[in-house]
Amino acid sequence: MSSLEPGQRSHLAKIARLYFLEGESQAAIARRFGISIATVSRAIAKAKDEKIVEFRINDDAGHFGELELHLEREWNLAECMIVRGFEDSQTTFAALAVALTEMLQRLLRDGSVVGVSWGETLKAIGEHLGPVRAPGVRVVPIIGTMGDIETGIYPNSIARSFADGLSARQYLLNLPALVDNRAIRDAMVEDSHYRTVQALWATLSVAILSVSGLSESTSMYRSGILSAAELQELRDAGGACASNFAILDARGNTIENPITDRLVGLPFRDLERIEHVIVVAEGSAKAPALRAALKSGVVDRVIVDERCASEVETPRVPV
Amino acid sequence: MSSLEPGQRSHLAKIARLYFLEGESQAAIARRFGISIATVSRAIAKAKDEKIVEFRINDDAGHFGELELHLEREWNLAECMIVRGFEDSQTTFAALAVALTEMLQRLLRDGSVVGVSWGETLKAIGEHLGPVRAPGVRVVPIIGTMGDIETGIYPNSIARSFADGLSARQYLLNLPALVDNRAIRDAMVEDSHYRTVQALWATLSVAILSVSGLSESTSMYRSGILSAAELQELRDAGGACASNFAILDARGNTIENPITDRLVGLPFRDLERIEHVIVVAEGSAKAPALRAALKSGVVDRVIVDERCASEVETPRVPV
DNA sequence: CGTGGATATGCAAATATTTGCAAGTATTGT
DNA sequence: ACAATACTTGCAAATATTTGCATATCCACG
Repeated sequence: MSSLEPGQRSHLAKIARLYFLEGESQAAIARRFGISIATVSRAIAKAKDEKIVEFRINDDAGHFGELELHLEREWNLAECMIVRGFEDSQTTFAALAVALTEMLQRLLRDGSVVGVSWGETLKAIGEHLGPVRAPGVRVVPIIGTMGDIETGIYPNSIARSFADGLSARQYLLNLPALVDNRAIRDAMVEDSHYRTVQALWATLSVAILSVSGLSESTSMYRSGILSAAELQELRDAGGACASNFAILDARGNTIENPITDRLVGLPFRDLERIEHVIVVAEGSAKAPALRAALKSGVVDRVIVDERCASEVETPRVPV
Repeated sequence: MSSLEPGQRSHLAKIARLYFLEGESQAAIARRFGISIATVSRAIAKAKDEKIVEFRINDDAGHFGELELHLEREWNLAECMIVRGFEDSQTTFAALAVALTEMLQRLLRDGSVVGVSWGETLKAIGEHLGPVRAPGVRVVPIIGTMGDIETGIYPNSIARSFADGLSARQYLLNLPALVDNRAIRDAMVEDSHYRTVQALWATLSVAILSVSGLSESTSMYRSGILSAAELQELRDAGGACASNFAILDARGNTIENPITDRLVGLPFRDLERIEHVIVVAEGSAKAPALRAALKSGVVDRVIVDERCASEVETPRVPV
């Protein structure tokens, strides 16, 4: 730790002033003082070190720059976007969709393949996705179908709304997400229908996921895919989060569970190979599930509302 | 003037935060957001423009960075150094000498030729000049001698103290500064003594000057070189400043005067060809003279105490 | 709808900055 | 005083940043 002689300090300040405030190049400063460019560079580095020059970011109040950065660092994310939360969840979803649109605009390339999961969050967001200009994008579900009738949260429907928003080509996955037993699943994944989608999954550059807790407010329960008893079983087994039908414990590890063997969808761990794994979540209720998903380490990018974000950062202690 | 959409602002803030506060490279930021490096560079430029990022210099209180910069810009100087003023002029001279030493340390190269003028200020400073490591430096007076006995302000003596301080070789100028009439001067400048020094003057890379007003407190009067009547004559002709025996008016133009034709020294306008022209001045009394010298446009670098500096910047209105 | 100007973007060339290295210079302990 | 060690510096190579240019997009107006 080198301390500074008195004169040194004002000399560094002068160089920093010329560089940062006056916009002079380091070469010009070097000429002016008759020292080398390298010395100027090192002087500026030292001025930063010694806090002789400080930077101030004038973010709008009402933006969440600090918190975003905090979460990015804490969870090793490439990017965290926090949007303002509204009373009405639907409005918040629209705001999240705007953020996701902007993010996809940046991330998508010609020919990118986007995998879309399932759930009420993604359904709502798909409906509000804005147009993105990127040619040749393909959208594919990463979870099988469920239900016999096309409801709003039918995975192919959600993928369609994403494809529409992105002006992309949609690929269908016409196999059920959950079959009766492992044997059936094992047989099914041999079929060319699965093989085709699987090949597409192998080329995914973006995956878009949501998370859910395992209370009875989860879509998986409300749409009748899991029974109350099955949910209880999952919670008993330590389940804290469901994402694309994978069940994670609070540490972010996938846990074995009654549905694992009967599932047709992109395996959770396969997300690791995907360049951009985006999770979207709305509301503080999602925070514990989101935290579990973050702990898994496979999530790159997060788009959440402020309530979810602050709850993730500073969890209320359960009473 | 491009205004910013709401989202734009926080986006720029985020990039600026990553770049300035987190120290991420622009390339890393570009990868993170899926945009090009050029776009990041432009975003940072815009963030500066829009004052989304601001720089703060934590100069010591008691230093004069702002004022230095102000004077540098106002007078188009390469460098202005302001030192703390002390009650005792001699102490202030010592402080000025320290600053000059540091400046010369940076400016001098192997073989540099330094021209030194004359006066009480330079005499005092020469005595306090610190050691400078630069080999092969040569020091030469830029004004002829005066007086018959070696006093402290004898030009060759001043040059000698500079040479000592700089561990430099000293060259003498053994011709009188002021002769009786033009004819004598014209004859003298044909002599090889003058020619030798003149050749050296042509290679000067640094000139060190002081300034003086034309009141009866000037060394030129006190050491008997000019009479009170001659001083009055110079004042009447609009003279505001003497520097190396050149007389300048308040606009910085050299003015014809009774001594011009009888002078043996480096002509004031020849300073224009010298890379570094340094003026040293102490005390608010020197301010008007310094301002005239600055107006001449030949001065590159100024070393003054705070009193002189503030008086130059904000002259008291004469009552 | 189509057109023209203003704006934004990426590529790649031009600049600018940083850094490894070697040589020189203070500092320290003997 | 002397050697060993820690700093500092400038050079030049390696990186990083900026910018000219061509292209693509957006928007206002006919």
